[in-house]
Amino acid sequence: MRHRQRKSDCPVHFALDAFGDAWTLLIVRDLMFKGRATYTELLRAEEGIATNILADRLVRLEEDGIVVKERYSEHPNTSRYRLTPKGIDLLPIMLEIIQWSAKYDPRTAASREFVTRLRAEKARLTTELRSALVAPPERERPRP
Amino acid sequence: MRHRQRKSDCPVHFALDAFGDAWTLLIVRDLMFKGRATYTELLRAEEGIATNILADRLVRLEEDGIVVKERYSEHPNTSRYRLTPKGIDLLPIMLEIIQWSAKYDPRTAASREFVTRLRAEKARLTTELRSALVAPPERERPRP
DNA sequence: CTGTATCCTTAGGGATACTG
DNA sequence: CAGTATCCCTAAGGATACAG
Repeated sequence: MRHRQRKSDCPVHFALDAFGDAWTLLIVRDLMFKGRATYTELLRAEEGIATNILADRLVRLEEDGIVVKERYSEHPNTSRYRLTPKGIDLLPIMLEIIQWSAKYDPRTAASREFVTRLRAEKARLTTELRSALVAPPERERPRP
Repeated sequence: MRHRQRKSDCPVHFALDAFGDAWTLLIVRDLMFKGRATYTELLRAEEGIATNILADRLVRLEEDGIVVKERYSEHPNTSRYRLTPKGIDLLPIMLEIIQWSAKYDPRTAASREFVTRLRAEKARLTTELRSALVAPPERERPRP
């Protein structure tokens, strides 16, 4: 499943080529905010992604350099996916998206407190989340 | 062509429901940055949008309250589309997207100067563009 | 657990013709 | 000019079964 060829050099178009579909940003969201890292964890997205779609998007994300796939040395059958710096740089976009939705979606689940913090100290929060993402707390062995 | 039903209350999902496809943000881009307002002007997007897709997305954008359709009183056959406040609030998202692409796309057409200005004075630029959008310069009659 | 493989259905989208 | 209406094809995506 190869990338369609670029139709313009517009930066908006470039971005949409990377994540302008219904699922990619939801995967990024789960990696970024929900601490999900393995295939099975990502499968649990509340929106119900299909196995083939998840596999396909993970390949694309890796090809695009937004995600890297790492193997646990101790658990040869378990991989984990992690955002690269390029992926982490999607954070400001995500934050703006969340703010926009919080403003216009009456049903949004973004907590008032989170959005208020966002608005007030976006820069600091970005740095904070960024470092948390770069060096995530080492996790115990995956639960069976 | 009705909206698929919401699968979650996640703000990211809400946003993707509004513009998580290949074309919607390109239309917003043309309304926002390129001064395009009529159907025919929007058809000239460099990426080559089809007439049926453009018509469909404009309906959706209007349903979602992101765009309003106005008729020229003098030119009964010509409409113009304009961003609503909700649509204008997409500006910060667009700016972050442009910055991200400018950083990672070697072919991007975003000018260095524009991106540098963005980075340095995003807040001021946002206000400036915003007011330019709310009260756009009144234009001459559309060219034949 | 981490995916592949298949099957099948629908939605997205290109091309083109046509209408008020 | 501003769209509709078709036609037709491909990609996207759901469901489920299977494999290393």
